[in-house]
Amino acid sequence: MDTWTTAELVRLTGVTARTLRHYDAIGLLAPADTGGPGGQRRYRRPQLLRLQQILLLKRLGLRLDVIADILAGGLDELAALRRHAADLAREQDRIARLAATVDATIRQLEGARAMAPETWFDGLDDPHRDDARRRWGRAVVERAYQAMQDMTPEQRRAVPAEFDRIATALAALRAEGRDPGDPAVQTLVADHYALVARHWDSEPGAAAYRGLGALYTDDPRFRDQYEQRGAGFTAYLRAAMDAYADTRI
Amino acid sequence: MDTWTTAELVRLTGVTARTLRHYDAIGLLAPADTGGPGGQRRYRRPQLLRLQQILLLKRLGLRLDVIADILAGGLDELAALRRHAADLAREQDRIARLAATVDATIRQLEGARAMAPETWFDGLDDPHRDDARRRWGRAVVERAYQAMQDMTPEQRRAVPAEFDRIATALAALRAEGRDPGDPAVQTLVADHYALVARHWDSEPGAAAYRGLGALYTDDPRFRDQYEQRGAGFTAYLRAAMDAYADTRI
DNA sequence: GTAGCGGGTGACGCTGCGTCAACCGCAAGG
DNA sequence: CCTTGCGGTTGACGCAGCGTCACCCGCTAC
Repeated sequence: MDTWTTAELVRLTGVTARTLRHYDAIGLLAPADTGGPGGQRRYRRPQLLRLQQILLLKRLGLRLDVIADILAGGLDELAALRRHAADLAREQDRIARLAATVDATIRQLEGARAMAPETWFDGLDDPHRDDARRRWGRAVVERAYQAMQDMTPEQRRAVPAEFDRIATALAALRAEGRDPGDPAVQTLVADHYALVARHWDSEPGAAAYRGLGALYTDDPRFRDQYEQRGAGFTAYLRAAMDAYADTRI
Repeated sequence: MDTWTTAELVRLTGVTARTLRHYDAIGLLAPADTGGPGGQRRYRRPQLLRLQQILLLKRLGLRLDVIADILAGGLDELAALRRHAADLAREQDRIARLAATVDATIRQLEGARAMAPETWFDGLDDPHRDDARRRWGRAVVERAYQAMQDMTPEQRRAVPAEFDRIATALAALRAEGRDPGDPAVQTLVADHYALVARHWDSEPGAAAYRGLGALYTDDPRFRDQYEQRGAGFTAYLRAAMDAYADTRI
């Protein structure tokens, strides 16, 4: 006789008894009858065939409700599979981008770990100040450098940490392909602006903030630091700062 | 004052109020206090910073409990990210394999659909016959094509079904790792030979049958059809036909 | 009589919130 | 003074696909 109990189907197909009961509960696969001793489920050939189809489609990653629709004839199998393939492609893409971002973050953390706080401002010495002063004007440069020189050792440890946080977050957004003008980016730039403002002797205006962006790209001490977060990161940062200066200051 | 209410944090960070309440509920991010009017949550700078860290890690796809562990200092961020990257790689792999299986299934279904009798021989037009003729000799090609052109509509429906049965069985044997010269394989090839012979104007000789195998591999109309049964199936089929031609004809 | 097998039916748990539902505090307008 | 509306509060259910108890039943073998 081709009738099987739950346990026999388990042995035949490898699914668990719980799964079979679940399929019954959601109406995906009802047994032929439940007339066995103690209300046991009994499956027959049509149910076995249906189960095999279900397992086939499930192996492809289709959802149970979709499978039910297909088996009910309400959905074209080929069309459903094509849609599923498209979903998978999107998911693949999403994960690839995620993985790239994670990898970038890992590289940054490795870089940041090599980046001891006290080395952060070592480069800010006189020759560059002269050089910088010629390029963007005395006032901006003096204020920026002076503020940094005036920091206490505590600040020299705390401020880079905050810089680091902002830069790391920015690099992540950049890796995602966000525009420098993107709201999420601009929020971080706002943090940066606030951080800078706290250490300048007065609130920097738009021009001064833009000047700082220029300083970052032109001074190798800054630039080399930022470029560790990815080639072109400095330019990206500058663009974001310019956008902030344009729209928010 | 740098205290923010729920709505302000929503505007600042883009998360929903529900999410903030959820984070509070699971102990991931508690507000500084809930002393506002009506027990409103109030967040301060440390909470904002923590939230930004949370969002950063969440964008990387880390789970909330892992993020909590990292922020609590119980887990090294870099190590967690490395493990996460490995997870992502595995997931990527899994989805890639799934997508490949889905694509293969789609091709099979399309094949079955394209195997609708009337489309089976649509490609056999003159340009290809000329091309084929040059490659394997006039007589073989003319006979093969002529036989196909001469079929009645009934045959155009019945013959592909038999072709399909043979090809399916062959693919199964190939999947089992059987050699093209294996007796079981050769039995099926004999069926194929008989089927072909029934529709040629005379019994094809060994050379003609080998020529048909070459036709299968060289003509994309056939090849694409057969490759739907697995990459390399056409070559397998040809090898089996060659073996048959060598030993049985 | 009892132990054991092979089943049965609830019901909770997992993840990360979305989405009601029902209620509260406060300010402005009629 | 009452209403309206905003912005919040705390539950509680729902989502996918079962795994995993907990507890019960019927039949068979010893």
